[in-house]
Amino acid sequence: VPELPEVEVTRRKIEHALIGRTVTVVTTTPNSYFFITPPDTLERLLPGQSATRLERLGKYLVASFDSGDRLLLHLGMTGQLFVHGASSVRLLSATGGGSLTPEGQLAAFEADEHTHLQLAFRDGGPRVLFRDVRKFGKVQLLRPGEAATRLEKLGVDALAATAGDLLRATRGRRLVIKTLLLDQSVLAGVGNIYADEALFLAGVRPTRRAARVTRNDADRIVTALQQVLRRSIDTGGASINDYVQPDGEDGTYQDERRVYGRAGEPCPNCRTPILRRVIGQRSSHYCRRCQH
DNA sequence: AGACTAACCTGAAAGC
DNA sequence: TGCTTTCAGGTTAGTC
Repeated sequence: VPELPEVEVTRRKIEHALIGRTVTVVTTTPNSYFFITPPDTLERLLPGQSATRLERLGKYLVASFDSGDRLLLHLGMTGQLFVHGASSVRLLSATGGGSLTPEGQLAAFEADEHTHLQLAFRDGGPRVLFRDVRKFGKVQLLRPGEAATRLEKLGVDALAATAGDLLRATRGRRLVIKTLLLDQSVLAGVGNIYADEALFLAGVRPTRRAARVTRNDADRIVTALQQVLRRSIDTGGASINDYVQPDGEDGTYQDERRVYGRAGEPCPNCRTPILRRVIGQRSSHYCRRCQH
């Protein structure tokens, strides 16, 4: 599932399929929770436009078009962007993972009932597909000059954040540090996996009150956070449930997890069993001996 | 303002 | 085998 690293890997792999290509046909599924901008509006306004850049802001992707329109994409929990036919490595299975065909032959991605947005281009080349089983993802088209409330609420991007940014947000807050890390208006892009991993590396327990985080803690948390985010980008992201890269490859960061999803397993430092408990309605994983 | 809850949706895995 | 329950990495509207 997509947090900052997965969104960044997606951005890098989808960029070439979007920029400089003129949209001709937009195909959608019926209106739903998924569409901030109704599908018929997308079908009406996008054709003829060509993207000039694709940037990532926190967990959002923003495609800018030559018209001045901007297309916001959020992958939610199960969103996947694919370049149709880019891979030929794997066949997209019903669960969203990749797999070889029974014959071991190579097959391209095809749109299915969960593919809510498809862009076809004038050059007749690969289409861009946005698939999302749970429909927690979002698509929004912003006209030129139109304010993007969602983007304006984002805090500093987690990769660019400083210890001071984090420390400032902790002052006078009653909530616990784990919950604060997940607040997109503080550090944009951090999700459950990387929050747990960063807190483990920093030696800070997720249940620590934010107001009790010291300058030194904040330094270690931000350093650890950026270390795990960068490492995950380098390894193609974490393919734990649904996430696959736009070309169908799995990321491998899940193999490097220290604590996330490892309840009961020995701590990599001290062998004490990793604990799991729910914090702010999210599962959290930590070592009670190494994290204080 | 800040903090907490429920809700949005579907499918896989675990439990019985 | 088959039915039921639990769980999932995100965000936001509503409530106190």
